[in-house]
Amino acid sequence: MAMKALSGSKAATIYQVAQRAGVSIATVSRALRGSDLVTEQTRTRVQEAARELRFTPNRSGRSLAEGRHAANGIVFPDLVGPYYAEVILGYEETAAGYGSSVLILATHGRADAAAKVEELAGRVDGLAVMGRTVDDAVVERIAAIGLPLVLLARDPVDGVDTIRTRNERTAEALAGHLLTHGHRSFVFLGDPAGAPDVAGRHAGLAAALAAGGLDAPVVVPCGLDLESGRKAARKLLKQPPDAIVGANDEVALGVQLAAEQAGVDIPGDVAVTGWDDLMAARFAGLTTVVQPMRQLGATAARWLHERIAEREQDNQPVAARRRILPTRLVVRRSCGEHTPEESR
Amino acid sequence: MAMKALSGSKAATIYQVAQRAGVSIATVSRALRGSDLVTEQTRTRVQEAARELRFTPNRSGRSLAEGRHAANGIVFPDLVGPYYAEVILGYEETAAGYGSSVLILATHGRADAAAKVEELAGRVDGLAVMGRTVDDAVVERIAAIGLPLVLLARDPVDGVDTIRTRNERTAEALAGHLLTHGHRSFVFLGDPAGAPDVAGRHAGLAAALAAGGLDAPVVVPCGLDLESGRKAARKLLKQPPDAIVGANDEVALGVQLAAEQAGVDIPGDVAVTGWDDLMAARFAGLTTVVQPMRQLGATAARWLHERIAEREQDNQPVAARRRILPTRLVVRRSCGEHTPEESR
DNA sequence: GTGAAAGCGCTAACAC
DNA sequence: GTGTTAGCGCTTTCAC
Repeated sequence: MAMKALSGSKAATIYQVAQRAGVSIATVSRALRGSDLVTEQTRTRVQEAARELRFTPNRSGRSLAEGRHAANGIVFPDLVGPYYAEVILGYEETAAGYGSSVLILATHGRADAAAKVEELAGRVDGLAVMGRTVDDAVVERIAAIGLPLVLLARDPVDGVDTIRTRNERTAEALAGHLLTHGHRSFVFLGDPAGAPDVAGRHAGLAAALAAGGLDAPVVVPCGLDLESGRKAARKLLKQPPDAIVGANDEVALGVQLAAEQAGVDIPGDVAVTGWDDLMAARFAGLTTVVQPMRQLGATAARWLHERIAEREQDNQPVAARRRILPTRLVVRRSCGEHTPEESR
Repeated sequence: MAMKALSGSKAATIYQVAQRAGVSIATVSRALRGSDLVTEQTRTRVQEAARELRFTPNRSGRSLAEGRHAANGIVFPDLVGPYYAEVILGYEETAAGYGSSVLILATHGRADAAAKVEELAGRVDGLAVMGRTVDDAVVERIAAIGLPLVLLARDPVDGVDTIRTRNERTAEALAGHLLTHGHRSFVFLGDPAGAPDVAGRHAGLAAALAAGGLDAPVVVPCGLDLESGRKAARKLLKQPPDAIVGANDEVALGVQLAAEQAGVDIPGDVAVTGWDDLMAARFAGLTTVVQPMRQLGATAARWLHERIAEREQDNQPVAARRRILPTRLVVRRSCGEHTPEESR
């Protein structure tokens, strides 16, 4: 009963288990995967041998034989910020529920992003691609090899499923609210050309101002992080507009930091709004927009699962789906004074 | 030159590329992997064929042949909250730099966590395990099969690398600071038995109070999220102690929410502190502790890389490493009034 | 320089 | 019920 001498050794294979249990590898496979083609007695013996040898099936062997990876991937521009964490959470939770592992890839705006994504495509059964990580050509190339794909917070590509959150219309609602405060001059802080979401938010703001007969918002391009927002705001606050509409919460919070430092009062001297409803926004009193980020990730995982099943069963693929998830304005004190019954 | 008819088809294999290029699969492999055993002319022809067929090597085949996955895993209790996002970021970035993909697994406190983790172990070359996700038995089992492993923010296990952040000593410093404010009665909001980090923070606080000749802090067990903190605080604030030391920022922020709702002034009526320095803490004026979370993840990835290399080269393994990363107290207004030159 | 062929660990026909 | 065996797609000797 030489039951030790295992530590440090390489992982056991199915052959070793078979030998130890005195059966064939086929029987081991069957016994361990719950096939009803084995006696309970055999199964017990196999399980015991597997346990003794600390056997875990090598996933590569399995994947190769099964023709699937049992893994999904998700690609981000980067992982900084709480926004993506929520999306990942929803994605992972749902994918795990379907028995799929999750591979993450942050492109960090790197030049080799396309190569990384295509490599990732070779190790998953389905892929979620967020925002501006890779261009349409890459998406099309991956779609062309038949890998199930879903785009998140990104402009649609023909024949590929897309899930977005509502930007334009909620931005209009946000603008409408700012107008009721009497704000008339607007700066949009963010780069509409940099991300589809940002473009939508800017478009909604511009549309609402136009409808109100006002000048178009001044666009000040800006990165999507706190520090970029703060830097951009430093100049801006020397001659502040009535309202600064940040492309996301981090940018808006950056503005708040700059304002505090410069002694500019919010909302007295300038109104500020964001987008995302990060936890920090709540504590900063920032008027912003909530998005169902978790649901975004979860829906992506579910759609991928369906596409993968569809493929495996050689079903006729359903047409590319589009979904726009609802968003909701959250009014706090950064956009202007509210009467008591109005606030919260 | 039938160059299309590819869309929708399954991914191309090395055999198809070989056929198209009129060479053997061995040559394709060599050409594509940059071996210098092929003519430039052959290489060009192969590359062309590969491009036309949109060939990406199947990762399972490759992994099986190479005996490695080119992937690392990371296991979390869950993904809620910005804390983990930062650790993942550091981990992913570093692992990607070493050419490894990253698989994430959130255990969500599920009962089948152990099984999930062991399954994950079968598809990676190395694994980072955070906090209280699985118990020592599982860790030991995985370590026993020789899979490189590193524990993060978790009590050490014999023979396994561990990286933690400093808890005790910084907690003492925090307590010391609270004492200078004149606070004398303390509640620790969190469950020391629930997570190693929490235990350390509690221990540091208790030690400092004991050294100051004060009563031990009252421990009120509490989940680590905002809502748990808020709920626990609702009762607590009816008869507030001088100071509430939250096990992490989310808990402390929950206390702030409850205080605001109950009309309790912070820091006037009660001081509150957290741990982690989330973005929200900054805007909430919460006194807390910064930890190098990104570095935690990055170090884990680097150590794993080293262990994997060590294994591949059959080097003698170096002894299990322990590292404690520094943390730093960040004093804001929630812990008590400060003189101007003292604050910020 | 290139090809043939032997695996890598596993699953799933197919025999018995 | 169980064993035998043929792949899954790739890398890597070993011949030539």
